[in-house]
Amino acid sequence: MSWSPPPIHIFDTMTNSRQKLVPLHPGEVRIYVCGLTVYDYSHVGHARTFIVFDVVRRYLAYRGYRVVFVRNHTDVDDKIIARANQNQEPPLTLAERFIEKLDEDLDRLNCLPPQVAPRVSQEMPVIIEMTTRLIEAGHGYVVDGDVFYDVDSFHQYGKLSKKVLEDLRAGERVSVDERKRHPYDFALWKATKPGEPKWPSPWGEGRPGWHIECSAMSTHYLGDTLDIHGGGRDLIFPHHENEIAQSEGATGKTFVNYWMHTGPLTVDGEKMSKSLGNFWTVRDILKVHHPDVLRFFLLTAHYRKPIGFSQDGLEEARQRVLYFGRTLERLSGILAICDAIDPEGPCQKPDLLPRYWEEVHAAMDDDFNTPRFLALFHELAKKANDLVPATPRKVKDPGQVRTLAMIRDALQHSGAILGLFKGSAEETLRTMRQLRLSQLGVDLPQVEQLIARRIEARSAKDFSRADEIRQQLKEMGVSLMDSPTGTVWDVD
RNA sequence: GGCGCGGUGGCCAAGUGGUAAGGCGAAGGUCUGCAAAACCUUUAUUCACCGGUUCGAAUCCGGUCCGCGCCUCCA
Repeated sequence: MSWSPPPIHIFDTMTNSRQKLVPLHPGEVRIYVCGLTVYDYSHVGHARTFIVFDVVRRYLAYRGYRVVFVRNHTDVDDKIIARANQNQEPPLTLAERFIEKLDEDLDRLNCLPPQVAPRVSQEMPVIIEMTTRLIEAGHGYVVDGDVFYDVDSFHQYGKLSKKVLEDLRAGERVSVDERKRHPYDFALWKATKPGEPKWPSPWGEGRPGWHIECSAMSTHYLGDTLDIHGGGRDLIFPHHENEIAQSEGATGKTFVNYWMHTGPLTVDGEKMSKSLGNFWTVRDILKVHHPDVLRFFLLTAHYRKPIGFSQDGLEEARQRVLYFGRTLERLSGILAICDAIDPEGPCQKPDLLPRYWEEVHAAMDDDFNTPRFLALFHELAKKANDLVPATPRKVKDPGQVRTLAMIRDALQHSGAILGLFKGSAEETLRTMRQLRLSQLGVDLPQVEQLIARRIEARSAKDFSRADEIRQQLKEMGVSLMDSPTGTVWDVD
C-alpha cells in the first residue's frame, strides 16, 4: 500500500489565502516555531500557540508525514539582561532557569518536545556567519561595533505584513537611533555594554540582535527554505518581516513556504500580554485545572481567531473534558466485563467509523479546524453513550461489543491527535477529581470510606441510610452515580 | 494616519454562493429505590446595519457603525 500526500490546506499569511500543502521534501514537513524570550513564566497566550502547533504536528504525523519540528529559546536579550540585573544574577542563569520552567509547563500540557531546541547563546557561529553574509551581500552595515540591517537594500521588505515603509510611523513612540540609515533598520549585532553577556565577533565583542537568531537557527537546522514557519500573529511585524529580510537576503531563496500565525488570546477584549500585565501564567491555571482542560479550551476556537480567556470558558471546557472522560470510562467499564472481542467479527455500524474519520480529515485538512473536529468528537461520544446499555451490564451481542470497542478506539485515537488524555481518560478523570477535592478541602480517604458505607447500606436495602450518606457527600461537594460496575463519584 | 482581522441564538462557536454544525444554558421526557450520569425532544425564517450582484448570499461587491490586532517589546 503506497502513501500519497493528503490534501491538506493551510492558510498562509504571505498570500492571505488557503494553500495546498506541498512539502519541499516529499513525505516530510519541516516546521519552525518561534519560541519565547525566557525571562519569566509562560502565560496562557504562549500556551495557545504551542498547543496549536503541537496539534498541527500531531495531525501531520498522523496523516503520514515525517515531521521535523524546531522551536528556539531566545536566551540572550535586553529583557533577560534587565531582569537578571534586577535579580543580581547572571543573565544566562536566569534564562536557563526559565527554559526549565517552560519545558515543565509544556510537558505538563502534553506538548511534544521539538527535535531541536536551539538557544541563541549556543549558536553564535551560525549567527555570526549569517551576519557576515548579510554584510557581504550589502544588506548589513557596521557602525561602531554595531551591525544594522539596511531595510532599503531589501526591496521586498514589508511583503509579509503588507506594510509600506513610507507609511510606517517610525519613531513616533520610540526614539530612533540616529546612526541608522533608515529608521526601520534593525540591529543584527549589538556592541557590548558593561554588565552584558558578550561574545567575540568580527565587529568586536557583543551579542546578536533580536531577529537574527531565528533566521540563522531555522535555516541552519531545516535548510534555506522551511515548509512551515509559525508563531503568534503579533510577531508578523517586525519579527517575521525581519526574518524574511535576513534569510532571503543571505540565501537568495524563498525563506518560508507557509506562514502560519495564531490569533491572540484576549482578556476582556484585549490581548493577553506581558506588557499589559493582564496575563495568567500556565502554572496559575494548572494549579486549579487539569492540563487537558486548558488544552481543550484553547482548541475550541479556530487557531487564527482571537479566543477570549475567562474562568467561565475554562469551566465549560472542564465539563466537556469530564464528559469525554466519563464516556471513555463507561466504555472501558462495559468492555472489561464483556467477552473477548473478535477482531474479524461483524460490526453493528459498519459505516460509522469510516464516515467519522472522513469527516475528521475534512475538518482538519481544512486549515486544522479543531472546533469542527471537536464537534465530530462529541457526536461520536454521544453515539457511544447511545449504544451503551441504559443500565451498564454485560453486552452479549458480539457485533455490539465490537462496535463499542471500535468507537472506544476511535475516541482514544482522536484524543491522541488532539493531545488529550495522555495517560488514559481514567487517569485524567482521577486527576481532575483529586484537584477538585483538594480545592474543596475534602479528604479523599474520607470520601471513599463514606462511599463504602453507603454501598453496604444499599446492599442491605437500607435506602434511608444510603440517602443520608449521599446527602452528606453532596454537602461536601461530592455527587454519586450508582451503576452495576460500581459507584462512581464526581465533584461539582 | 497606514496595514490587517472580526461582528452568527442568553453565552461559546463552526460555516466563503444553495437555503444556519456543535457545545453550554434553559424547558419537557426516558432511565433510576431516590439521585446523578447518559440518552431523546424543544430552544436563530435568521447571521451588526444599508444598498447592490444573483434564480439563490451569513457567505460576493459598495457604503455605514462597532470591536480588535500590528505599525515599540510581545506567542
